Amino acid sequence: MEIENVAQYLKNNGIKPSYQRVRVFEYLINNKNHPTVDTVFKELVGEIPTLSKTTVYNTLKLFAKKNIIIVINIEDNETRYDADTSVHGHFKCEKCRKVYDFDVDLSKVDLKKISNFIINEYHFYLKGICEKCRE
Amino acid sequence: MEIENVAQYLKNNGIKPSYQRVRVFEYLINNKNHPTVDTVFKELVGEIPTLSKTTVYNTLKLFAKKNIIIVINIEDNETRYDADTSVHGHFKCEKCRKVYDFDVDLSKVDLKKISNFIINEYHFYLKGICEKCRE
DNA sequence: TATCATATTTGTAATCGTTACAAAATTACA
DNA sequence: TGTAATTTTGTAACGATTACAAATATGATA
Ligand SMILES: [Mn+2]
Ligand SMILES: [Mn+2]
Ligand SMILES: [Zn+2]
Ligand SMILES: [Zn+2]
Repeated sequence: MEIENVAQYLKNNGIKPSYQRVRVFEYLINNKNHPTVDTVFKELVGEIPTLSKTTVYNTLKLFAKKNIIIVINIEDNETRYDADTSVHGHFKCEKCRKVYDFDVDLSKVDLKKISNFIINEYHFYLKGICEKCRE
Repeated sequence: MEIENVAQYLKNNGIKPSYQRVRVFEYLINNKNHPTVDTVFKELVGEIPTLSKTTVYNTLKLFAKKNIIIVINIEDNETRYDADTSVHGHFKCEKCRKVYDFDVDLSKVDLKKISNFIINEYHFYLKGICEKCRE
């Protein structure tokens, strides 16, 4: 998905595009590294010295509620965020800690057993060692 | 998987079968409800009044390290545990909070893009509304 | 522009799940 | 039985997140 005007995109999703919100969202679409709150804060506070970590928390929570970002829980002690809301898989390398994206076609997965359930979110992730860390 | 003798099963996996460890593991195989640390503790402390929550933390961490249980991270604020170590899917109901098991055949999923990665763990979970909560 | 109401941001304190640690209890073995 | 090693326990510390209220910014109105 291409987002040309971030402020307009936020407005279209019922979010008032404050300066901080625009900057946080821009960070997410320009850095597809599935950052944590702390990563977003540390990266932005250099350019926005008055930025508060609470604002980053509030902003990401708002984005998630409005469904313009995805919350990724792979480790129990690190919540990551992703502006790519399409259904896709994640691979977390246990060595370099990097989280990779990969396409996954879940249409082939048999969900007959829960066919009467309403599915709102799909999450598919793997853990292991990435190509680079195998040597 | 059927486990007849829990103490022996723990031994076979390199775990000394202390009373507390046996009771925690028995709880997990008798209650396939994907409990949190707190749930396990609250359920067992009634029968084992001297039980410490730290012991539950230590025990579950040990079990996970020895690969006889799976750690489930669906919400960022609740870590759950599962004695069923087979590859299977989880569905969390956003209304009643229950976590359901379902069979999932991941052999049909195309993982070509990460074919050079070493995969150690598969996690597939969905969120939504369960059959009962739909009314 | 000045005024006022509303929304957002900020900094600090509180909360809560988890971990660190050392003492107490238990177990294994000589 | 005595002794060392292991496990359990209780408390303190830690760290990520949330609650909260003051400060700031925004937007409408006169
Ligand atoms: Mn992603
Ligand atoms: Mn399960
Ligand atoms: Zn790696
Ligand atoms: Zn339900």
